[in-house]
Amino acid sequence: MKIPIDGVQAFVHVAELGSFNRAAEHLFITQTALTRRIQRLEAFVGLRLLDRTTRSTALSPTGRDFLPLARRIVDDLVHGLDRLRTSSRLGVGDVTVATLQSVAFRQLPLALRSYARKHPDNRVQLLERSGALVTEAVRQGQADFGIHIQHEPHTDLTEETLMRDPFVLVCSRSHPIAKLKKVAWSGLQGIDLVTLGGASGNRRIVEAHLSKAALRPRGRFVVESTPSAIALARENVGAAILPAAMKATTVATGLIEVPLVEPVVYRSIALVRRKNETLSPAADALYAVIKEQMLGAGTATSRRSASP
Amino acid sequence: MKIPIDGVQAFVHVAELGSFNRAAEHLFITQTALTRRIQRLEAFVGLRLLDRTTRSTALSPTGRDFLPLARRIVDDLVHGLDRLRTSSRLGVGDVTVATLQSVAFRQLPLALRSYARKHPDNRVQLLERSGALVTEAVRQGQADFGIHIQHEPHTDLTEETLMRDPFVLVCSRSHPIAKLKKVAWSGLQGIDLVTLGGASGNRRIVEAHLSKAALRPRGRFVVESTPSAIALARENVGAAILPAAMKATTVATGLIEVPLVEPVVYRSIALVRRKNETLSPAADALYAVIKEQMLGAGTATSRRSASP
DNA sequence: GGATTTTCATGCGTATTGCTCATAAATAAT
DNA sequence: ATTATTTATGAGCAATACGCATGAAAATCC
Repeated sequence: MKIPIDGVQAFVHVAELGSFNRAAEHLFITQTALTRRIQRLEAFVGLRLLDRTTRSTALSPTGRDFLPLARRIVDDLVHGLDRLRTSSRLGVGDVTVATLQSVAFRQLPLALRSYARKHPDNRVQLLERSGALVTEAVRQGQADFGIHIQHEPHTDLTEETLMRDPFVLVCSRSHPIAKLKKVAWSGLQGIDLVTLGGASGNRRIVEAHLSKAALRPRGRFVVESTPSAIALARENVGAAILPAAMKATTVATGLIEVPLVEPVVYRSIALVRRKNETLSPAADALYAVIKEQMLGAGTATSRRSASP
Repeated sequence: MKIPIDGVQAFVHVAELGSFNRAAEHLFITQTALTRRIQRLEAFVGLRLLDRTTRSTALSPTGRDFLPLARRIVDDLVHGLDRLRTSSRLGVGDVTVATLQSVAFRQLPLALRSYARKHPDNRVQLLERSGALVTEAVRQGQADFGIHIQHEPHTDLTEETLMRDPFVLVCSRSHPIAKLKKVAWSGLQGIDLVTLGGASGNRRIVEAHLSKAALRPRGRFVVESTPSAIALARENVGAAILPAAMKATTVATGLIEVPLVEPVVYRSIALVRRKNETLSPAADALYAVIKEQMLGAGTATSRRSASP
């Protein structure tokens, strides 16, 4: 026999209002339906909870005992489920995102601004990691999801590509290459290069592609972060191999970007999360914001730097 | 939309067992039905509570938050309703009965004995009252129900007659009347009588009947309780007018009962309770025991004393 | 490595449940 | 006595929930 939760709810209303008719109104059902619910509940427990004449209604002794518990049950249910519902609609809660440092200071601020506007009460924590450490943070559950450079496929993670970002050569206006429309990797022979090294995902990508093509441009200067690479290029120490997404920064500092071709090497920025695990509402909301914003921006950026 | 309590219950089971199939077994439904319940619940709250692959099932972050509350709700419901159900079957609880002193020491002990056997944990409190005070105790809610002498009908109370009990004359073996098969009220002239007085319902009954018939036997001795009346009769101070139900006691003390006729005056012992109010399970059980036992005994008693 | 097993999901027909409408029954008010 | 108010009941109908058969995906077995 099925649990007559409707009956319990009906019972509470009738007990509080002292009338079937009024309780029925509150529940938006007919008096008939209400009577039936009470009858089902009473049949279930096997005793009368409400003493009702054709004229009035009162609690029976047993009903009086039961009322507090009944009230608690109904409140728990209604409020508990309601909290879930609104949290699902509003995306309430805390989020932790593991991300590449470069994304954290280039693309994320905008996304976080629009997220903060939508969910003023939510907190966001960024874990800035490089290379494979993003993936690890996600896999180990330190972060709800991550933003990293796509590399090998993972069996226990799901990825969604946000943008494909070609590598370009960045150099000062006075650099010999600055005048070229494009430059091939093979044309980098003899040029002083600034490259990203260490745990950087960028390095891994570039090297993987180039070794396949048996091309070996040699970096004279290896730095650990994009800002440092840009600083070196600005001082004309060398030309830097960087993702095109950095354009805004490079242009702002008076540097020139030259597309690198043969082959065009891309890094793919992707959202990564644990497979078969649902995101919390808050995480889901942020995930969606980032995806929407960066898909738009990413496409535009890569188009901008790929077409000329 | 309706509250998916089944879904909540299903959710708890799946969360605890980690498997739809096993949870379905526990709930005695098919796996199909269980899946549907979870789906309904998730649709209701608008988010996934269980992350399930075709191979395994785990809680989602939100589900993990919800589980404790869900568990409490289900437990409250199941246990709460179960307690009511069993209390309805077993009649658990305390009872207070307002009763005439005479019934309290003549008929009730037997009834209470059999009640105590059936419901070892229940407590029973007796309020020994005389006459109209029983009725009052019931009306005011001091007692769950009462046993009193039926008199006037009451609008707010319900009565059920247990036995009709004729009045008899009780006297010692050596008393002149002891040899008679029966005696009329009019034949009591000149005999010293012991009568019940005070607030006693018996007195009210006897006087009401006799004044209608314009008969006026005059009591020389008026006592307040049956035991006293019997004691006086035993010492041959006079003949006592008492209900026939006292027979066992009178016979045991070596007294003679002579039926009083023209008219035969009865007192009716009745169960009395508030109209339109259900008894608690415990009270209901005791009520039933008393009714059954005294109906049997009462009928026998009144037959025994009415037919010869 | 392909077959098998295990586990959750889905389409569809059916049975049950629960609701509404109309109306009855009982009681209080006029 | 009549009317009005309040709960209960009967019948029909619509929505809901269930079960069966089957599908899809993944782990396990041989």
